[in-house]
Amino acid sequence: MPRRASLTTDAIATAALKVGDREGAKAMTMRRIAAELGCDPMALYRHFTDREALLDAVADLALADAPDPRPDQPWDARLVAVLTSIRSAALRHPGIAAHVAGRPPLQRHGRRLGAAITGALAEAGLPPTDVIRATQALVAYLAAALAMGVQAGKPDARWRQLRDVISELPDAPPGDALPVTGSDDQFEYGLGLLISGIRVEAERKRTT
Amino acid sequence: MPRRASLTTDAIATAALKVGDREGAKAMTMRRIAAELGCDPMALYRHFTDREALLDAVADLALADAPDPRPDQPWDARLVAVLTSIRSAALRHPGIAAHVAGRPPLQRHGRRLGAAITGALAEAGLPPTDVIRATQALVAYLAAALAMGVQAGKPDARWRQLRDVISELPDAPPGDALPVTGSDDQFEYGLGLLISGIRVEAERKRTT
DNA sequence: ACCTGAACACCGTTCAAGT
DNA sequence: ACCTGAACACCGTTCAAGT
Repeated sequence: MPRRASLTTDAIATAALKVGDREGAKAMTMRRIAAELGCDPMALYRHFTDREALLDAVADLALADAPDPRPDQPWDARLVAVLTSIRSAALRHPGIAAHVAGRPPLQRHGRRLGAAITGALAEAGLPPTDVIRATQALVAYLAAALAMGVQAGKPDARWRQLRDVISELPDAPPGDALPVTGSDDQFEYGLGLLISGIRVEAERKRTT
Repeated sequence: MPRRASLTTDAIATAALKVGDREGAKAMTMRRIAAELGCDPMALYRHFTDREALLDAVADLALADAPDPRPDQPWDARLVAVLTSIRSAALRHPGIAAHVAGRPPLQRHGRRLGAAITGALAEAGLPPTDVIRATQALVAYLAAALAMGVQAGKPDARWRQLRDVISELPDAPPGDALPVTGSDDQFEYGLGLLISGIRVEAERKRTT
């Protein structure tokens, strides 16, 4: 019962996502994905030039259900909305969230969401060059914040240790008030700093 | 001529760094590092519990020559100085720069530099909890900015493609004005946004 | 008690052999 | 012309066997 006809690019990416959800990003090997599909590992190379290309497709698939922000909001609310929606979509696949956010948004949904970001920044009043700079800063922050928060499906123990290290520094707050690395709260704070900085920058450009 | 005596933790990390510089982060395998040292792969497990622990040590070794910022500067200049010095130290090892920045700063030099960051933020006037939030945001941004800029020793071609994608968006500037992903310029812009946001936040806390 | 290296259970990808 | 799977050149780590 070879079902060669059903071996589409999408079917492969879906199977890989399923493996990743179940066993973490490192388990998304060519052999394991092929086993999930019941096909020969080599068959995958007919649809993807190599493993990296396949993993790019998986990342984009996970972004598919990140909605665009509602357009009837001010630019800063739209920015928060789109970055939060990307983060939420990634966190719906905790085993591979860091993987999803760490790849350049070159495919279909990555581009769609990237366009939402640049659109909001343009409306904020940044000149085109700064729109791109700010986009990359936002994407960079999002990627690392996700990587810090989850790893192989569970909060990264090593980043959690960082909390303990910090709590021993001179200026540390009482231990129970320490923010958790990678938490929603933590993510929003950093995003707030960036948006605040963008606001200042846009204002500066507008007045010169 | 077995030189067991010379097989110290430092000697192993140094050898691994050499392999990484020469052949990229993925080449830092237990077997390759052992070959560099002329010892059995299993001997490494006497000094590190597993490969991850060894890679943590390599990252920290690379941070060893990132100097602390001069203390006679205002907090924002100190922040720029310390983050730039970390980035420069990482870029001195282009083959593994992303690896270096992507690990939690739990070891000796990571802690030292982390303390410089929290110190500057405390002086800025942030309350202790926000000091930690802002530290994590800065570290996250730095890590991703480095990962976007270099990969396996050379500028990451995939992130570079992102530039082309952006240049086709509605609000894009003329192609030759596009900032390069991962460039110094690009890094400084995002860092500027964060510091600007921190300044606003500190001001807000001071007046309430 | 310590150290070694053979062996296990995997990888991504090439390529010759089949249809 | 297309597809398959054996084979290559690797991995990290375990563990039995040696000293």
